Amino acid sequence: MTMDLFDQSPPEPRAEPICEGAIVLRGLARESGAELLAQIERVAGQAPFRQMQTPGGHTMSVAMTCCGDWGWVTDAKGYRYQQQDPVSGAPWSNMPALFRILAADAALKAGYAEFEPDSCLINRYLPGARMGLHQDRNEKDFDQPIVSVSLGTPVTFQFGGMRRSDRPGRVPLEHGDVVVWGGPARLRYHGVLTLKAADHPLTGACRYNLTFRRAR
DNA sequence: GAGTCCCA
DNA sequence: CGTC
Repeated sequence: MTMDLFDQSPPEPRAEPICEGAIVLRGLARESGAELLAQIERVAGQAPFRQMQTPGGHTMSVAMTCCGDWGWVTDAKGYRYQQQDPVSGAPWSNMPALFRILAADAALKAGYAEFEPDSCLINRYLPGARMGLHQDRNEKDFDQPIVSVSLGTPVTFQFGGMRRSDRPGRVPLEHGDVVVWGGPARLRYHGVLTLKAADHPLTGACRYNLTFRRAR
């Protein structure tokens, strides 16, 4: 076993279990970060980031857009997946090949073969934005995992239990980290703490999150 | 009908 | 800052 102090190859992504069924793949998306961000810009050209309304009548602090066959939306009528942008009426833009490949690779590394997402929700956080504890439960098949990619400034991810009242654990996430959860963890409550002011060379003060799901 | 990714 |  040789040790090369001048090795310039990227570090092998490390896998850190969060709990049974949930794992962080550290840095898996770091090398493709710039290209992922370019694709986010393209998607947002078709369907601009918007702060949607919750069924309770509040404006979300996170701005969202979608790509893929099914986009997640929320308004006074509730949460749902739909095939058209509710503002323009146009279909969501195609999911970039890089997105599908990254999501499938992350799922495979987490033990889920043949993950073929049909939905990518893109969340944009500016300083002060947050995401309260919630479950992802609008999807048809809970046997399919969730793949969540972090880009830009760091944040603290919360990963809780099956009830909202279960105190969540905390997982710091950085640019390029990918979280995958499924199986016994598929319906666990999760969220992120309020984004702090910070600067990232590729995104400035911004944090983006790509959430890949099999909606139907 | 339950849940509601929100706020104080 | 944290938890409720």
